[in-house]
Amino acid sequence: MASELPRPTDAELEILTVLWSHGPATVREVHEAIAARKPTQYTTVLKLLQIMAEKGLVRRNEKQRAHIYEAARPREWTQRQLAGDLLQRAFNGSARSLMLGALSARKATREELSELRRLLEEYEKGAR
Amino acid sequence: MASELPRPTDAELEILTVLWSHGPATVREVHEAIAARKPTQYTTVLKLLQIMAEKGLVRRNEKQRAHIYEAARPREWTQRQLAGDLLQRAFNGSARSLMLGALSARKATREELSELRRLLEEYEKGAR
DNA sequence: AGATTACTACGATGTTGTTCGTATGTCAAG
DNA sequence: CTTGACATACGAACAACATCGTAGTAATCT
Repeated sequence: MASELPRPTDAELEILTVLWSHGPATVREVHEAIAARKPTQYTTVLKLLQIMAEKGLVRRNEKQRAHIYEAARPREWTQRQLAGDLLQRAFNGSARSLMLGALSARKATREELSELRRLLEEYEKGAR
Repeated sequence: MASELPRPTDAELEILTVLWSHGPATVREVHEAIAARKPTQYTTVLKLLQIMAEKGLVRRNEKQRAHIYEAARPREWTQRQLAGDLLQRAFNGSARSLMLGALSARKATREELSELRRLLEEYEKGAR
C-alpha cells in the first residue's frame, strides 16, 4: 500500500494550502477561503476535493452529514516532494542552482539571508 | 512585446534541457538525445518543438532545410522563473522553507553544504 | 527520370485538469 | 407532510498535454 501520491496540480495545491492552515474542514469552509481570493463555484471545490480524495491527496471523514476533509500529508512532506521534484526536473539535482534561482527570483532581505545561513550551519553540524 | 512566457510543461522542460546543454539543434538531434532515455517517436519531438515555438519557448531558424531550434531563454532565466513560481505557489514565498525542502529531499553531501554556505556569504556581502 | 530518403505540417486520439450545472438525498422547521 | 436549506454525486464541456500516424515536399542517389 501507501502507493505514490501524484504531484498536486495548481488548483489542488491551493486547496491543500487552505487545509494545511485551517485544519480539517468542510467543503463549505474550503470554498469560503478559496472564493475570498477568486470567484469560484461551490461545486468546483467539491469536485476537486472528491478527485483529490480518489487520488489520496486528502482524506475524507463521512461521519458527519457535511464530510470533513483533511490533507493526507503534512505541508512539509508535500513541500519536500515538490522541491525534490523540481530539483530533479529543472536543476539536475543541484541544490546550489535551486537556491540561486530562489534567491534571484525575488530580492531576499538581509534577515532572510542570515536566516538561511543559520539554517545551513545547523545542517552542517547535524549532518555530521 | 516580450510577452510572458508560459511555464514549460514536463515534456517541454526535457527538450529545453537538451537544447541548453547541446546548443542550437535540429529536430533529429533533439530526438536522438530524448530517445536515448525513453522511447519516443520523432514526430512527437517535432510537434512539441513546433508548439514550443508558437509559445515562444524556443526560436526557430528556417534557413536550412532542417530547421534549427534553440532555447529562447537561457537555462538560468528559466530556472529562476520555475524556482520563483514554486516558491510562490507552494512555499508562500519563504526561501527558507524551499531550501529546507530541497535539502531534505535528498541527503546533501558535506561539500554541497559548505558550497551553499559560501554562496550565501557572498550573497550577504553583495546584497549590501 | 524514378526511387529512396529526410524533412515539415497537421489532423486525430486519449488523457488529465478545471469548471460548472443539474439531479438527488437528508434533515429540520413550519 | 411539505417545503426550504444545505449536502453530495455526477455528467458535460472545454482547454491543455502528449503522442503518433499519415501526407506531402524537398533533396539525393542510382
